[in-house]
This record gives sequence, structure tokens and C-alpha cells, in this order.
Amino acid sequence: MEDKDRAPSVPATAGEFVGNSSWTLGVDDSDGTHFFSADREKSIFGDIGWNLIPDRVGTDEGLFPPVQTETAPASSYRSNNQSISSSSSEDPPEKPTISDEKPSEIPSKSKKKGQKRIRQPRFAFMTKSEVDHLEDGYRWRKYGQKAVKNSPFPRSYYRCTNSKCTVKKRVERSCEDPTIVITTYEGQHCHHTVGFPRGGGGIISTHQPSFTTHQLSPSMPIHFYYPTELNTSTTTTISQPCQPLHDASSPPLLPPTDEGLLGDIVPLGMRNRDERNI
DNA sequence: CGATTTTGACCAGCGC
DNA sequence: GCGCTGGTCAAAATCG
Repeated sequence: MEDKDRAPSVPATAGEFVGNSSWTLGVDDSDGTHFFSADREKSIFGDIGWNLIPDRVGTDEGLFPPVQTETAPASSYRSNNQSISSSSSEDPPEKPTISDEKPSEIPSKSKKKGQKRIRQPRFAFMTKSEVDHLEDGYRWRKYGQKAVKNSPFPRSYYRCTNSKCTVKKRVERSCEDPTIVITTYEGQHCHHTVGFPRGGGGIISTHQPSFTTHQLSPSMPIHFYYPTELNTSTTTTISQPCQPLHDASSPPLLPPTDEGLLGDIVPLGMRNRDERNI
């Protein structure tokens, strides 16, 4: 039994925007997937820099086009390559993994014929890390691995071990930069994190994330969780999320927060709906 | 011994 | 219709 409360649908792990002082929010044209992208020269964690790329951010909150559902396929908005940019440089969000996702017709393959799979909102995170599978406070079970076209690195498929939780995530490395791990989360956790079961330390997030557009603003504080080491994680606060960190040796300035990393990135709409009813 | 990972096979969508 | 590709299943293997 695990905690079953609300938890951020996304990894509450450490995160770091990759990017200097600018960030870009865009929508994958092919799928309507939202993701954040930022650039930073160096990871605050050294080898483990977490770059947030919520691949599909909030949607039904109005931040972005409505989440696609069976009745409302992403096609409704996928046509626009909209992107929101903080101000200065806008990097065209690279969307490595998501581009191949087909939006609307989600059917998939639950070997049950006739049943269409409902595609959940997704968030992608680009992380600079040597390890593929990054701790995010949840326990995952790998259920598949596939070679990806145009990429020398295989893509791994994970599912939350909580039987009641349908969250999945894909992990793959960027073919352009092998040091970057692209993690795509799909769905929302219906339970709390379990901490870092594998030698970790603390629980990452047991609070509701609160993500809103303005929180993405470079001038607004963003909360991050980040591991100080591979197996540990701590939380800190940063008031200038987009402020360039010069080198990994410098103590990261992350915002202390009572929320998970994604808590600030994931829009309310993306989070468990029931929590909004509270 | 239970949980997790590995891996080949299968299925469905899409483009040609 | 066919082939390609992404995503998932499930049995076997491995791990703790």
C-alpha cells in the first residue's frame, strides 16, 4: 500500500532548467504535447543536471489548449506551433521524443481490440545525466524497451509500480547529445511519492504541486528538487530559476519548496482533478 | 520467493 | 495492401 493521495503527476525529482536566462514553452506540433525547454551550459548537479521539459503542460487550465481526450483530439490545437517565450532568446524547443507521438487517435495496443487508449497528458524532461533512469520519488517497473528510429539509443518504457496508478514514462537519450536523458511522463500519479527507494534519502514530494503560467516566468520563483548526489536528493529554493548557474561547483540556488519539482511546472489542470475539488 | 528486468513477439496507426 | 515504427504484452531470466 502506498501512499495514496495526490501526488504530482510528474516526477518530483530534481530538476533544472537548461538554459541561461530564457525559457521557452512550446507545443509540439505533431502531438500537441507541451514541453518546456531551456538551456544551460552546465548542470547544477554536475553530472546530473535536470532540465525541465514538461512535454505537455497544462491544458485544461487554459494555459494551453485543452487536453486532448477521446472526444477532443489534440488535432484541435496541434496545428499551431505555438510557443511562449519568456523574453529574450527563445530557443526553439527541441522536442526529441515527443514528436513521434500521434495525437488524436490514441488507440493503442492494449491487446484488447476495440478499445482505444486514452492518451494522457505528457511532460518531458530533459536531464543531463549519466544514468538513464533517474530517481523521481516514484517506483517504476520497466515493461519494454525499443530501439528508436534515428537514434542509437533505445527507449525504455516504465510504468508506475502502484497498481492503481497508470502513469507511464519513457526514457531515452538524446541522439544529439547523449549526455541528455529525455524522460517523458504520461498520466498523473494517484498517490504520493515513495521517496527514493534505492538508496535515496528523502521523499520528494508529498504536496500538491502548483503550477501556473506565471510561475514559469523567469522572474518568478520556481521550486526545484534536485539531487545533490546520484542517490540523494534535497530541495532547495531558487529565486531566479533562470538565472544562469555558472558551474556545478557552485551551490545551486533552488527554492525551498514544499512542492515537488514539477509542482511548479505542472499546471493545475494537469494534476489530479480531484485535488482541485478539495 | 516476490519483484523487477530483459527481450522477442504482437498489435495498431500511418505513410506510401 | 504493405512495410515501417511505436507501444505493449508476457514469458523467461535476474536480482535482492
